[in-house]
Amino acid sequence: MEKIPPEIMAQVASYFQVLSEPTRLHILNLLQEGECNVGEIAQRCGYTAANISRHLSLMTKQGLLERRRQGTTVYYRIADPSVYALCELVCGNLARRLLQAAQVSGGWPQDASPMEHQGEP
Amino acid sequence: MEKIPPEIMAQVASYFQVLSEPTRLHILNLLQEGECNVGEIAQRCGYTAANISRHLSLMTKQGLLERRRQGTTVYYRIADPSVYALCELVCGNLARRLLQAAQVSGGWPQDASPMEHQGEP
DNA sequence: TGACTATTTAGTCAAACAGTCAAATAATGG
DNA sequence: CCATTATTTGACTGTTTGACTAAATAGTCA
Repeated sequence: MEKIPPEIMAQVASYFQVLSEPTRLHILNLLQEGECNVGEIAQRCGYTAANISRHLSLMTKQGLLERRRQGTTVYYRIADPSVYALCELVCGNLARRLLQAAQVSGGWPQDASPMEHQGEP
Repeated sequence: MEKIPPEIMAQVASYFQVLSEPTRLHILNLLQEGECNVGEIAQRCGYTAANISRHLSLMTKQGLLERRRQGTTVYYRIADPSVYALCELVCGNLARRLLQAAQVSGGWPQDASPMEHQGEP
């Protein structure tokens, strides 16, 4: 249907990879309320500032965040709000999947792995 | 705004992680044309069948694909077409970003790292 | 059953990554 | 300039991950 060049594929993969970390998603969630500095994000996430700074740097490099310096502190904010649309889409997929699994199987809301009973009698 | 439980965050991260690999994106792209068996996917991707089988297994476990066995060969197909919406959203983000960078800076279409000259007077 | 094919799994290796602490850098105020 | 505070970066560590080969499993057919 469409031959997609490998560099584009790699770019898209990189973008998704930025979103594939709970800590980074946590940061994005915090920043939904508005811009925030490194120290506070670190404190609220429960990690060291060094660690959070790395995550922020990565997300900025990927175009998700923007930096603003004021005095000695650095504030980060969302650069492209459409990431939230992505997250909601994924949440929707997951919810649909869980619902479906619950209907079919019985109803453990947690720890889904409905892959075993497929075609083995 | 919204306190999101960490397990949900981890689930979403896992979902994104599945999409964070060029090889897996390649597979998804192939499967857009219709279902396909392991060997052919492997051949078309240029990897070993063992490797591709692992990727397919992971994607199936995450709910992106479905399996169908016919004789000794196993066919995989898309379980949830909304992944393509996700990919297109990301492509849109990337394109917008590249355009913007090209306008501001000069116009290398490759190897973007427009992070140096931002706002420090 | 045994040969044959297709897929999956086990075991291994090297590269990438998240996390830490400590040192380096940047901005401000005495 | 020196001290202070906030952020970034360097060096290191344990874990994860994508790839491979080789062995195991599953299904078909003579």
